[in-house]
Amino acid sequence: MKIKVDHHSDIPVYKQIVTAIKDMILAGELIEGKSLPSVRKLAISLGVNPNTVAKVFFVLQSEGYVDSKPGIGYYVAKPSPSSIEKRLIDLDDEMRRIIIKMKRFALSEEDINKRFSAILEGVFENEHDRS
Amino acid sequence: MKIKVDHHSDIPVYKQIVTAIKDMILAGELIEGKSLPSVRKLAISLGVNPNTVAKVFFVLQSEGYVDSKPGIGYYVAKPSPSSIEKRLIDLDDEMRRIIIKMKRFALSEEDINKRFSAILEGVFENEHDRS
Amino acid sequence: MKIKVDHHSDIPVYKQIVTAIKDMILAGELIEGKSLPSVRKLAISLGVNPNTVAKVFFVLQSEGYVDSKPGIGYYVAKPSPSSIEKRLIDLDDEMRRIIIKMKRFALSEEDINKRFSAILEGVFENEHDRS
Amino acid sequence: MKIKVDHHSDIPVYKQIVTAIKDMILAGELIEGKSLPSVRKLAISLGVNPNTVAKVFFVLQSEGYVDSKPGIGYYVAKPSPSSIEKRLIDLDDEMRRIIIKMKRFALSEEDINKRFSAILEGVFENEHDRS
DNA sequence: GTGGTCTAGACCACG
DNA sequence: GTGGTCTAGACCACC
Repeated sequence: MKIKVDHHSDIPVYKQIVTAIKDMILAGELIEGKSLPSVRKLAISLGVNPNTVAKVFFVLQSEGYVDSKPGIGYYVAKPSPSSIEKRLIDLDDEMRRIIIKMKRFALSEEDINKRFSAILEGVFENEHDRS
Repeated sequence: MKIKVDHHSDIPVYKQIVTAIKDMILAGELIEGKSLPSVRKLAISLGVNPNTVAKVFFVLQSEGYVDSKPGIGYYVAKPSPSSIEKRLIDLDDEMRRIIIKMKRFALSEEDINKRFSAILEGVFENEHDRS
Repeated sequence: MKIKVDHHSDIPVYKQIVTAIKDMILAGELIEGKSLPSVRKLAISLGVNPNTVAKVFFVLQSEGYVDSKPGIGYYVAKPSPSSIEKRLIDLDDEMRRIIIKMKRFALSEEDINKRFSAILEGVFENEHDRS
Repeated sequence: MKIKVDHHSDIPVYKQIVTAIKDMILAGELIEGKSLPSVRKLAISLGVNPNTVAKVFFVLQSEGYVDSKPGIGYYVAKPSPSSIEKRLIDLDDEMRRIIIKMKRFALSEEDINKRFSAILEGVFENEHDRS
C-alpha cells in the first residue's frame, strides 16, 4: 500500500490517507472483502503516528468504506455504486476550476485545449502513474 | 474586491485570501502601483479579523507581490515575469493529477477528452465565471 | 537558548529573535536536524507572547532556515551554503558605514586603524563575548 | 541637504533624519548659526510628510542641536564639545558588535583584520563617500 | 504535549 | 486615517 503523505500540506495527514484509500477502493484497486494492513504496520509504512491511522480507519468505517472485525482487523466493504459517479463529478468540478483560472490568465479556449491534450497524452504514454 | 472565504475549508483563511490576491495580480486584474484596500476595510468587507488581513499582506509583501508605505497603505508591486509562467505550470500539474485520477477509474483517453471538452465549452459559453 | 530581547528598541522584538536565531544557525551553533525549543517554552524563556515566537518561526520557515513538523516541533534546516557568505558581506557593509562616519569626524586612516586594532584585541583577549 | 531616507527600515523615518542631521552638525558640515531649510522645503526635498520634519526639528531642539527663531526658522546651535566624543564611542561599540559577530562565524583575528583593512582602503581611495 | 490559526483589543509611529 | 507590532486567550488538528 503505497501512499504519498505530504506533512507540509494544509490538508491534514489523516484526510490525505482517507481519500487515498477511498480512491483505491472506488477504483477497484482494493477489492471487497480483502483485509487491510494492520494499524501499526500501515502507520510504520507511511511514517505516521498509529493514532493517525486509527483515525483514518474510523472515518472510513463511519462512511461505509470499510468494516471492522473486532480482534481481526479491517476489510474493505462493497462501495456504493453511486459513489464512483459522485467522485467523477467532483473531479469534473476540480477540472472546471482549473480551466477558469487558466482563462483568467488570458489563455484562449484553444490554448487551454492544447495544454490539456499535451498533458493527457503524457499521462497515457507513461504507464507508471500514481497520484 | 470580491473574495470568497470559506471558513470551514481545510486551507486556512489567510492562505485563501493570499492566493486570491496573488491570482488577481498575476491575471492583471490588479495593476502595478495601484493601491489596495486598507487592512481594516478589507477585514470588514471579508468578515475576518484585521490581524488575518495583516498576515495576508505580510506574506504577500515578503513574497514580493505588494509593497507597503506605512501610514499610507499597500500597493501592488511589479509581478516577476516568470511568476505567471510558474503559476501556469502549477495549474498544469493540478490538471495532470486529475487526469490520472480519472484514468484510475477506468476512463479511457477518449472518455476523459469528452468530459474535458464539455467542461471547457461550458466555461467559455457562459461569461459569468469567477472561481 | 539565550537571546537578549530589548523591548524598547526600534527594531521589533520578533525581528531581534529572528536574526539571533539565524545567526546561531549560520554560525553553526545550531546544527541541522536538531530540534528547536517549543513555541510555548521559548516564549516563556524569552518573556514574550507565544504568538510572537510563532511569528518568528513562521518567518524563519518561509526563509528556509527551519522546518516544522506539526505536533512535533521545529528543527533547523540545512542552511544554504551561500547564506553565510551573504551575511559576511552584510557585516562588511556595516563596517564600511561605520568607517565612513568616523572619517566624517575628521579621523585619519591611521586614527581609525588604531581604534579598530584596540577593539579587535579587546574582543579576542576576553573569551566571554556574546553579542 | 542630501539625506537618504529608507521607508522600509525598521527605524522610524524621523529618527533617520534626526541622526543624519546630528551627524552633519557634529562633523562640522553644518556650522553654528547657519539656518536650516524650512520645514516645508525639507519635507519636499526628502519626500516625507511635513509633520515628520516638524518632529525632527522638535527633537533636535529639545536635545540642544538647533535653536528656533519663531517666525524665522531654525539655525544650528553650538554642539557640546563632549557630544563628538560620545558619538565616537558609540561608533566604537558598533564596531565591536560587528567584530564579535564575525568572530562567531569562525573568522580568525587575522581574517577580520584583512577584511577591515580592505574596506578601510576602499573608503579612503574613493573620495565620494556619504553614509 | 506540539504547531497553526484566528479573534479581540491595545498601543505606537507615521501621514 | 494608515500600517505594524504585541498581548491575551481561544480552538483545532496532530502526536
